[in-house]
Amino acid sequence: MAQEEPRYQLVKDFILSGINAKQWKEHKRVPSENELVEMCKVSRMTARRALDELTEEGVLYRVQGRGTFVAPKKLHSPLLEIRNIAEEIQNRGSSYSNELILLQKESCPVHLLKHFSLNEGDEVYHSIMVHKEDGKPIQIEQRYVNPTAAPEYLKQDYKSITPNVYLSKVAPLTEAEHQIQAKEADPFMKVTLKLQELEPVLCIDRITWSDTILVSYCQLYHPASRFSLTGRFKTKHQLTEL
Amino acid sequence: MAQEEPRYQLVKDFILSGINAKQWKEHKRVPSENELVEMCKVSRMTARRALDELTEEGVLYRVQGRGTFVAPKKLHSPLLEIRNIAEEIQNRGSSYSNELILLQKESCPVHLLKHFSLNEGDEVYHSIMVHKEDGKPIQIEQRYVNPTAAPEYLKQDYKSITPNVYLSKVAPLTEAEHQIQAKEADPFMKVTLKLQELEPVLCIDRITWSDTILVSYCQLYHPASRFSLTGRFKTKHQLTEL
DNA sequence: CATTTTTGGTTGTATATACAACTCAGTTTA
DNA sequence: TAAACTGAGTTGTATATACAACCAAAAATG
Repeated sequence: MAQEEPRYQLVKDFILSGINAKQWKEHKRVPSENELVEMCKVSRMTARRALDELTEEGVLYRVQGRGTFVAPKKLHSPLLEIRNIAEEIQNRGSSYSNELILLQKESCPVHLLKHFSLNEGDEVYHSIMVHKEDGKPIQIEQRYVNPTAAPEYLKQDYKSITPNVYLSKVAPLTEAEHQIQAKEADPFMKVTLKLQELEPVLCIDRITWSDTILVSYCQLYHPASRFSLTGRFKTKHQLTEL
Repeated sequence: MAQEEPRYQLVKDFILSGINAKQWKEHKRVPSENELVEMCKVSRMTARRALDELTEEGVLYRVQGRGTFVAPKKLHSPLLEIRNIAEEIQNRGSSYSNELILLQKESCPVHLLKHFSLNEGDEVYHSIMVHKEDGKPIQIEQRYVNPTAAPEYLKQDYKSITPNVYLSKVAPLTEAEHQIQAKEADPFMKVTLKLQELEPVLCIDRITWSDTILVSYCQLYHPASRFSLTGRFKTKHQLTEL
């Protein structure tokens, strides 16, 4: 028969299945090394190896003397973190507000049919809003949302919750794709973002998935004079394919 | 006295110092677990833990039955890899060329003095070049280089080697910082990149270090209509600070 | 001389045991 | 009642031992 998995892998699978079954939620203590010895009939070092690897992978965190706990999930991109814009603005001591310009169901634009795996005539949800800091517009967000992933999208009060936050709840992000471009501002952007003459916009196109379901396609427009993306990286040794 | 380091860490330090001293170059076999047992007076499991961790960190790679080898270095940034533009263009079947517009020593611009830790009147190397694909301009590269890090920068033949490749050799990158912005094109950019009327540019500001030495500050300008940055990310469990 | 077998060395997995350092709840003492 | 102590449980480090699986060079065989 097929080659057996190592026993430490079976312990990892046991822990992961418990987490996936919501048996242990974020920050909950998972069974100790000694408990795993009993439960999985392995040695402590084998149990420990499993917990060590899950820790290395970011699934768990360990505190000497206290236990091993489930780590919270976080989408990790140093440069393009998908953040809660309202929280971000509040965190820098400013006040956040937004202006909802459009929120409706409509036929899926042709250029997005393939993305959403839809046929012509099928519908998606479409929203346009402007995010403001201290009353000043800083970002236009245009978004198409897959009705399958978020059926109640149109019914939310976006004065009290941003689309990102809502979507994170109903269709938690597992994957994202970004494209960054510079673009000429069109008249709508010029007026809405109060751009200067000839000022371009920095555009971020973002597609997000929840498991295998494409959740949303959004475009974020920022005034070029007042917005930039920054990131910092360090060398990392890396194993090449042999 | 100060708390002792764990013995597996001493083994790691031993391996790392050998690599840094060029005793073991890329793909060279480092001492086996049993050799480390003798050399470091530790148990095989302690030696193994050290090698396992260095492998996890990308410093080494291991092949069952063969040995443990030094992994090649690679700067890792999913979205903003610092690549060899000439090679990249060649790899997509096009021909690469460049036009050197400026290459000289000059007083460090005031806004960069702090970056380079220089005083007013000190000098840096300054170069401006246009990178072309099949004869068509696709990128303007303006760069200021720290003479300490690359004393021979001005003496290279940039027809046969790009500044990036040269700098990688003499001052290997260990850290980079990026800033991405959209900008209005100035007349020089319009002409050099053959931009359309009102077409903006995507600007990437990049500062790079080699160990603690700031090596170069460069700005890359791309035509907005013909250039974008893309990236794709997946969810990763991650340990939060406690 | 080519092929097969053997040997020595490597990493991978697993168990047992021991002690150190840490945490926290319960008990004892002042 | 607060502080100190204790005990039980946790993770962290370390060693020893054993066998499995793999690799490559040397030796044996046809």
